[in-house]
Amino acid sequence: MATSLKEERQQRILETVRQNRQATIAELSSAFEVSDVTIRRDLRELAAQGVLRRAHGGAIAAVPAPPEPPVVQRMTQSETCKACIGRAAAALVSDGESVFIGSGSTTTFVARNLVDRKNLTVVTNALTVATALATAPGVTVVVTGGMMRASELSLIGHITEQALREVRADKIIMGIPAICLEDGLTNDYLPEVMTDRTIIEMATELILVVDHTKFGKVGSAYVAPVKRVTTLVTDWEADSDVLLRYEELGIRVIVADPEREKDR
Amino acid sequence: MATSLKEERQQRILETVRQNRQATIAELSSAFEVSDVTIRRDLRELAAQGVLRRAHGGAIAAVPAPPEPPVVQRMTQSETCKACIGRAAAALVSDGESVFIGSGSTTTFVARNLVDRKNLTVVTNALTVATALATAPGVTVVVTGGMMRASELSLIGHITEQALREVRADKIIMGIPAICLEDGLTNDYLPEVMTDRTIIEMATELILVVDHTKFGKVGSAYVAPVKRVTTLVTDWEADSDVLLRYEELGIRVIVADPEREKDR
DNA sequence: CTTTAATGACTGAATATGAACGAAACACTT
DNA sequence: AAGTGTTTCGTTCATATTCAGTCATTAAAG
Repeated sequence: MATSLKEERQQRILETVRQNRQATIAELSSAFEVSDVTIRRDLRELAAQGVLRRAHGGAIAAVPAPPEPPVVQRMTQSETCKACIGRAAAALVSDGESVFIGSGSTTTFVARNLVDRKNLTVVTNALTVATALATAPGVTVVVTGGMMRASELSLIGHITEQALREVRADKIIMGIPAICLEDGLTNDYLPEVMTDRTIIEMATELILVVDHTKFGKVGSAYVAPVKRVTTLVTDWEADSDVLLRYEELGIRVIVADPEREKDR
Repeated sequence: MATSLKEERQQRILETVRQNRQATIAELSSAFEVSDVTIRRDLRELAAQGVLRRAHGGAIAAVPAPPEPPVVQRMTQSETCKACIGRAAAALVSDGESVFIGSGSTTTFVARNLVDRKNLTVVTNALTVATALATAPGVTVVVTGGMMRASELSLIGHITEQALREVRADKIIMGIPAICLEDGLTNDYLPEVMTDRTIIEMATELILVVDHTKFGKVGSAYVAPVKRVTTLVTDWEADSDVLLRYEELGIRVIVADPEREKDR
C-alpha cells in the first residue's frame, strides 16, 4: 500500500497518539512515509477537532481519557486473533436460539458478529456485550444484574447468580483467563468464580473462546474440569499438539484462521 | 472477463474497501481494468448509499456505525441544560451514601458528576450510568438485571424489579418523560411503568431531574402522584410560575443556572 | 432506427503534498 | 539573566494529483 489516503492516515495517527499517549513528528513522518510538513498539517487539523493536543515536536493525547477499563484496552490487542475467533464462534449460533455470552474481550467480538441475526436472545453479564448488541433489531438482550467489576465491565455476585436462575439458554459462550489439561478451567479473581460456576449450569453446551495465550496457565481458583467444555474455539497460533489432546477428550476444537476467511 | 457488469464491479469494490479499510482510485482502476473516471463514479454512488466514505484519492470503509440509541443522541441535545441539571443534582448526593440512578440522558449527566466521590454506592438500571461510573475508583456500581430497552439502554421487566428488592438506597434520582400538576408523573412506554413504580419504592427521598420540556406533558400510563416527589431539579428555562406551584406542594425545587455556576 | 445506459476522454477547478524560509520556541552555556 | 545554536513552527509558493462536469463513443435494449 504505497499510497495512503489523508483521512486514513489521520485516523492512524490518532490511534498511535492515543496508544502511546504521545508521538513526535519525526516518528510519525517516518512511520507513514510522508514529510514532516504533512504530519504537522495533520496534527493541526486533528487538534482543531479537539481529539488531540498539540505540543512542540509532536502531539499528546487530548483528554486524559477516562482510564479505559482493561477489557476495552485488551480489545485492541491482538485484534485480528480475537475478531477471527469471534466470527468462528458466532457461526456456531443459529437464529432463534437463546445464548448466554460471558464477559471478556473475545466474547465481545462474538457479540459484534451477532448483530445481524434474527430472533436471537442473548443473555449476558457483560456491559460490553450488552452495548454491542443494544441496537441490533433482531436480538433481544437480557442483562443479569450484579455488582460491577470495573476492569471487565462485567456483573458478578449473588444478584447475578439469582438472575441467572431466572433465564434459560441453549448455549453458553464464555472466556476463561486460564485453561490447562491437568487443572481444568481456573480464574484468578475469586468473587467471579461462583458466578462462573452458576453460568456453567445454565446449559449443557459450553463453548469456550480462548486465544492461544490462555493455554497451560493455571489460576488460583478452580472453576470447572476441562471435560465440561463442549466446544473450544481458539486461534491458529495455538499449539496443535495441545489442541489434539483436547480433541482426544471428546471436545470439539475449532481453529479460527484468518486466511481461510477469504474463501467466503 | 473483459467487461464486468457495473453492479458486480461495485460490489467487489465495496469488498476490497472493507477488507483493507481503504482503497485508492489508482489501485481500483487497475484492479478492475476500467478508467479512473468509472471508479470515481462507482465510489460516488456507493458513498451515496452510505456503505462507504469518500476521501480524496479513494475511499475508506464506512464505520458500520451502529445507529446510536436515542438516549445517546439526546445527550447532545440541549447539552448545557442537562449538564447543569446534572451538576446540581449530583450536589445533593453525599459521600458514603447509596443512591439509585434511573435511566435517561439527564440522569447520565448526574452520574458523570459523581466520578470523584468516595465510598459511594450507585444502583442503576441504566447502562449509560453504569458505563459512566465504571472506572470511578470510589464508587461501587450495582446494576439491576433485566430486559434491555434499546432506545434508552435501560433494563426493565420482572428481573429488574426482583433485583431492586434485593438492594437498598438512601435516595432515588430519576427522570420522567412527562410531569404535570394535575396528572402527576406519567410515561408513554407501558412496560417501563411497573419498573418505575418498583424503583420509587426503594427509598423515600425521590429526586426528579427534569428539563423544562417535560412540564405540562401527560403520558399514557400513570406512574406516581406529584406529591411523591421530594426534590425537583430543573433548568432555568422552566416557567417559574409553574415551579412555584410545585413548591406550594411542599416539593423542594432547585433551578440549575449556568450563570451561577461561575461562582464556584 | 431510436433510445438509453455505461464508459472513457477532456478541461478548469480544487486538493494534497513537499520544499523553502523567516520567526518562534527550546536547550544549552556563560 | 543573557546569549547562542538548534530544533520546530507557520506561511507561502510550486507541483502533482484528484475532482466534477461536459461531451463523445460504444453497445445493448426497445
